Amino acid sequence: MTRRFVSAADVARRAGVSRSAVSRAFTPGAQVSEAARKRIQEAAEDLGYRVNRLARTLHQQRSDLVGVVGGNLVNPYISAQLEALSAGLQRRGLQCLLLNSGGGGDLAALLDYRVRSVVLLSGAAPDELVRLCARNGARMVLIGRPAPPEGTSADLILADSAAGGRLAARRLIAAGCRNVAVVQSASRTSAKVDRADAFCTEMQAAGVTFTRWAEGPNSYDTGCSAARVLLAQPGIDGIFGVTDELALGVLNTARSEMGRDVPRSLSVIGFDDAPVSAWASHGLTTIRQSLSQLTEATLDAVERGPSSVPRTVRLPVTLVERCSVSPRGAAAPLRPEAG
Amino acid sequence: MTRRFVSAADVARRAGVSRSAVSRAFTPGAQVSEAARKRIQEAAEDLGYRVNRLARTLHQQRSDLVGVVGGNLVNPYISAQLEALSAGLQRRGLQCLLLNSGGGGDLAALLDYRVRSVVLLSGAAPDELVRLCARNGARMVLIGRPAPPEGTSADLILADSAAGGRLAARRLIAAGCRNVAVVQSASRTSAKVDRADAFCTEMQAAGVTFTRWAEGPNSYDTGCSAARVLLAQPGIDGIFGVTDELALGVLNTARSEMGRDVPRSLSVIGFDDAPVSAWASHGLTTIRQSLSQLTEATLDAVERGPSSVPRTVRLPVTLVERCSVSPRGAAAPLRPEAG
DNA sequence: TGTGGCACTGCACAGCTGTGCAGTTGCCGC
DNA sequence: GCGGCAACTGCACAGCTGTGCAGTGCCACA
Repeated sequence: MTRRFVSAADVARRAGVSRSAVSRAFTPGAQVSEAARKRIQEAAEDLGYRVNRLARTLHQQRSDLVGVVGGNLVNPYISAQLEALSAGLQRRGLQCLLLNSGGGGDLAALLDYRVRSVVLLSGAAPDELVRLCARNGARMVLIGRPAPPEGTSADLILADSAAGGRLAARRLIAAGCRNVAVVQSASRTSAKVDRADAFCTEMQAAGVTFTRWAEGPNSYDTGCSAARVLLAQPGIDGIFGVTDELALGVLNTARSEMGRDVPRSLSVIGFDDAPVSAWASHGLTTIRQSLSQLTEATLDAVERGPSSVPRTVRLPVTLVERCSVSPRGAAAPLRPEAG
Repeated sequence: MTRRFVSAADVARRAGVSRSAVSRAFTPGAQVSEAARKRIQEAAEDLGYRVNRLARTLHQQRSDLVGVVGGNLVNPYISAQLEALSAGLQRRGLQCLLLNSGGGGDLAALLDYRVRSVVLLSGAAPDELVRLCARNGARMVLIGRPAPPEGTSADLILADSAAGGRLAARRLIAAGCRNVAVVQSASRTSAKVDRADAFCTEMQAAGVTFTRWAEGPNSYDTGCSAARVLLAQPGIDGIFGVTDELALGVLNTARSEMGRDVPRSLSVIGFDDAPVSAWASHGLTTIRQSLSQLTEATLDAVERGPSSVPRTVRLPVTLVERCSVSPRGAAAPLRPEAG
C-alpha cells in the first residue's frame, strides 16, 4: 500500500481554494490574501505537503541540483572537500547530487537530472561528459584538473601546484637532503604531475639527485609500497609525496617497517594538508592548499551558473611546518656543484 | 546565452518522427521499428540528448533518487560508509542525493525531490522528518539509530552494539586491566550509548573500577582532550573509545603527549574498524562492524522500497586484534573481589 | 448611481515525459 | 481483389508546478 506524495491539489481541496492559490502561497512575492495564505499553510502543515521541486524545475528551466563527482571518497582530503562543499551548497539552497566515479556508474547520468553544474573533485573529465555538458548548457567546474580538450568552457579552480612543488623542493634542500625521491601515483592527473615536475626542475637546478616513482593508484598503500622499494637500499634522505595520503604511507612505513628515524635520517613532505596529517601520530610537514578558499571559489562558480563567462582561479599555497622534515640547515651542507 | 537542455521534441524533429517514438526508443521493451530506433538514436547522439529523469519521475510516480543524510563526513568511518553506499546505489541505477546534516540545512528538503527513501548515516532523526516521510510514503532507513518514537515504520540496520561493548570489556579484562575508562561523546546516539553501557555492565560484573567520559562532539580532538584529563593522574590502565575516531585521539595523545607506552602501560581499544585504524602508525585493536554487510543491508532496504514491510537487521561484530592492547594474561592478574 | 481602480482568484497553458487507444500501413492467405 | 492480422505510429492525456491573463467583487469617488 504505497502512499503517494502529497500534491498541491490535495492541499487546495483541503483549504477550499484553487491549486494556483497553493502555488502562490509557496512562492515568495506572489499575490495571495493573508487569510488564504494562512488557511493554505495550515492545510499543508496537516498533510505534510512540500513543493515538488521536480515539477518546479521542469517548469522553470532552472535547477537547484548540483552534480558532484568524486572518486575515492575515503581519501581524507577529498572527504574534507566534500564536507565543506556539501555544507556550502545547502547553505545557498542548492542540493548535492553525489556521483562516485569509482562506482563504475555513468557520469553522464547526472545530466538526466538536469543539474545546473557539474563539479569534478577527482578523476579526469571524460570527453563524453564534457561534450554533453556543452550541448545541454550545464556548466562544468573542474577542481585541480586541466582544461578540457576542445574549446569547451569550464570554470577552472587550481591550486598553484608548480609553486607548491618548488616550495617542497626548497624545503628539502634547506634540510640538507642530497638524494631525494618524488612519489606520485600512476594516475596522470595534471595537478599531481605539475607538482612532481616543478619539484624535479627545482632539484635539478640545485644539482640534487632525484628519482621518480609513479605506480599504482593514489592511496595510502601505494605510499607504503613506494617506501619499501625506495628505502630498501640506503641513500635516499628525502621524499616528497605529491599527496598527503601518499606521504603518510611513506612516513609510516619508513618509521615502523624500514626502521628509519624521521626526520633525523629521512625527511618526508606532503601536499594538501588533510586533517589526519596534523594528528600527533604523524606530524607531517606539508604544502597546504586552503580548503576554505577552494570551497569558496567552487561555490562562487556554481552560483554564477552556466550563463556566466567561465573563469580560472589560481589559489596560493603555503608551507606548513610540522616535524617530518629536518630543521633548516641542520644537516651537512650540499655538496658543491661539479664543475 | 544560456542554452536549454535538449528535449525529446528536439530529437523527434531531427529524426522526423513523433515525440512518442523518441520516448519509446528510450524505453526498454517498447514497440518501435528497428529503423526508427536507429534513426532516433543517431539524432539523440548528435544532439547530446538524455532522457529527463525529472519529467519521467513526475509521470511514473517512482523516483530513483535516494536521500543520504550524513553529518561529519570527515569521520573516517562515515566517509567509508558513504563511499560504499554511493557506489552500491549507482550500481543499481539509483542516485544519491547527499545532505550534510552539519550544514544547518533543512533535512526535509530531501522530500522536495521526491526521494524514494531517506538513509540516515548519522545524527538523530528529527521527528519532523519522520512525520513527513510517513505522510508522503517515503521509507526511512536508519543506520545504528534507535527506532523512531511513534509507531512509524522504518528499516533499522544495527550493529550489535551491546555485544561489541562486552567484547571490548572482556578483552581489556583479559589484558589484566584493573582501572578502566570509557570515552564517549556528549552526543547520546543510542548505538554509542549501548556500547558504553554494555561495557560498563561487563566491567561491573567483573569487579573492575571504571569511569565514564562523555563530553564534546564525536571527534578526534575529543579523544585527545579525554586522554589529557584521564591520564593526568596515574591509575588508568585501559581505555575504550566507543568510536575509532575517539580511540585514535586517545591513543595518539597518550603516546606523544602523556608519555605512555601503549600497550605496555596502557591498553586502548576502539569500535568501527575505520581504514585509518589499520595504518601502521596506529595499529588500533578494535571492534569491527563489517562495512560490506552494513552496506549490503542498506542497499537491500532501499531497493525493497517504501511499499515493503520494514525490517530490522542486526549485524554481528568481531574483535580485530592489532597492537594497542596488552596480550591476554600478560599483566598482573585481577585483584580478587573485595568480600 | 455609474465608473474606475484595486486586490484577489481561477482558468488555462507550458514545461517534458510515458502510455492507452485508435488509426495507419504493409503483408499474407484465400 | 479482399479480408484479416500484425506491426507501427501518433494523438491525447496524466503527472505537478508556476504564471499570464481575464474575471470577480469591493471600495472610493465623481
